[in-house]
Amino acid sequence: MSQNDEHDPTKERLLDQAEALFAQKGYDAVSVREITTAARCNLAAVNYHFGSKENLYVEVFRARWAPRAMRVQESFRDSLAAQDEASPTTVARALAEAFLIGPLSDEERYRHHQLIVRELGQPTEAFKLVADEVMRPFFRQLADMLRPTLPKGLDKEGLMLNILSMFAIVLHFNFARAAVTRMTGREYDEAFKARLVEHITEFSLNGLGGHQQEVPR
Amino acid sequence: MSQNDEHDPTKERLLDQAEALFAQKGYDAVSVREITTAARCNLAAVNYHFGSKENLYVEVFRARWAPRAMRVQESFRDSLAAQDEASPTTVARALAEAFLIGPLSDEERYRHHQLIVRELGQPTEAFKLVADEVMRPFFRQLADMLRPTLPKGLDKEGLMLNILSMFAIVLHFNFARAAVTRMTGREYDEAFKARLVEHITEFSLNGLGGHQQEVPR
DNA sequence: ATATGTTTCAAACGTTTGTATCAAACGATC
DNA sequence: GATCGTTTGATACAAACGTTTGAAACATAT
Repeated sequence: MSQNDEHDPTKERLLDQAEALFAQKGYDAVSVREITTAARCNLAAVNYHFGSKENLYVEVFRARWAPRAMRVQESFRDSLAAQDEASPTTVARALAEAFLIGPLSDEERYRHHQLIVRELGQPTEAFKLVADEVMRPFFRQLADMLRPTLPKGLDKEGLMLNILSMFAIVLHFNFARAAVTRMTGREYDEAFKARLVEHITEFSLNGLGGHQQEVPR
Repeated sequence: MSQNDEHDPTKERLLDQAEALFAQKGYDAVSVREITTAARCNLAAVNYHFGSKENLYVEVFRARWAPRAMRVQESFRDSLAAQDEASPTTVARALAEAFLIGPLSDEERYRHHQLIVRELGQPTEAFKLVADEVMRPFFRQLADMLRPTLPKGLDKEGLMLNILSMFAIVLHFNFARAAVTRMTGREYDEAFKARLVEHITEFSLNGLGGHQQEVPR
């Protein structure tokens, strides 16, 4: 058996090309023929390896998206561990850096956020996996980090709303590149991404209570 | 001729049903047959009235989405005019209210944001209309309102980033309802929407420089 | 009533869709 | 080298797709 053989080139190529196409066009705009042509394999390969087009889509999230999300989270924790302590400022900056610069190539970042935003707006079978095994654990970590630094008045729900809002911004600046470029006139080069990290860090502070440290008087 | 007859029921029903379905499922997941069945008319009606499915999609934005966006903007200006002056706080609150409570029904709000977020991530022919005739003029208005209250250090680009970030949050809380409900455990009833308005108002202040007024010491 | 322009309708067009089939090729084990 | 399970390949299939067609139905004006 080649069950343990992790080097099934056809299966891997299918996952790669399927992810790229699903991210770029959305599930329904991509045909099985398009995927198999891009992966340089036979049309029947999708149904042989994954049973159906829909299974392939879910498997893209399990085998590609979720592991990559984990890499981003590790990058976040690493850059945060380099700081003295987890203040709202350092958390916000580490988050922005992980998701805007981080360990991903530009192409990977693009795929990653196209896929997740599509899922957020129109949850499918894959969303259970995303929510339960990626989002919720990470949000819990973030909440635990931030709780000790909370201003007195911020309850659990308020903290979650702040975390969601930070993600909203991070997702938006990765997802809506075309619109952002159109409105700002700036391409997503290194300079602009660095600018965005600064912006997101600053913008997030009030909600997270960080302004009390930033604006002493 | 009935060119001037604005009560073409078939054409209007097609626009209504097409918008609902495009918002719910996305362009490619909706078939012309599905639209015409929902609009209780013949299959050929789409091609007769709009020439093609793609034209119908663009026309949904021109005849439905853009006018609705104008209503939301008016609602924003009205609730802002009721204030003494346009401080970052009042602008942020008026924006959140217009887009989360505002003049739209829940169903309209859902359609509206599903459609625009799909366009933001994957711009089509309709995006030109959205960007040039809706977004840019409104952003310009916002910028003009906020400029007099700017903290000294904030340049034009920084202001645009702050406006984009506010919109990112507003869009997200309308677009990703399923995920937000899953993470917070709260349904989108009136109480929660009021809570979100408070949250968005607070969260946006730092970027807009409002914390200097909110936190005097 | 007749003629005219507009809208609706059922039916069919040629493609493309996701999936199924089955023989050929492959790779490991005996 | 024959035999096995596994993978690939060309081909076929019914269903669904967007669009076209031409006749019927309609409204309006002469």
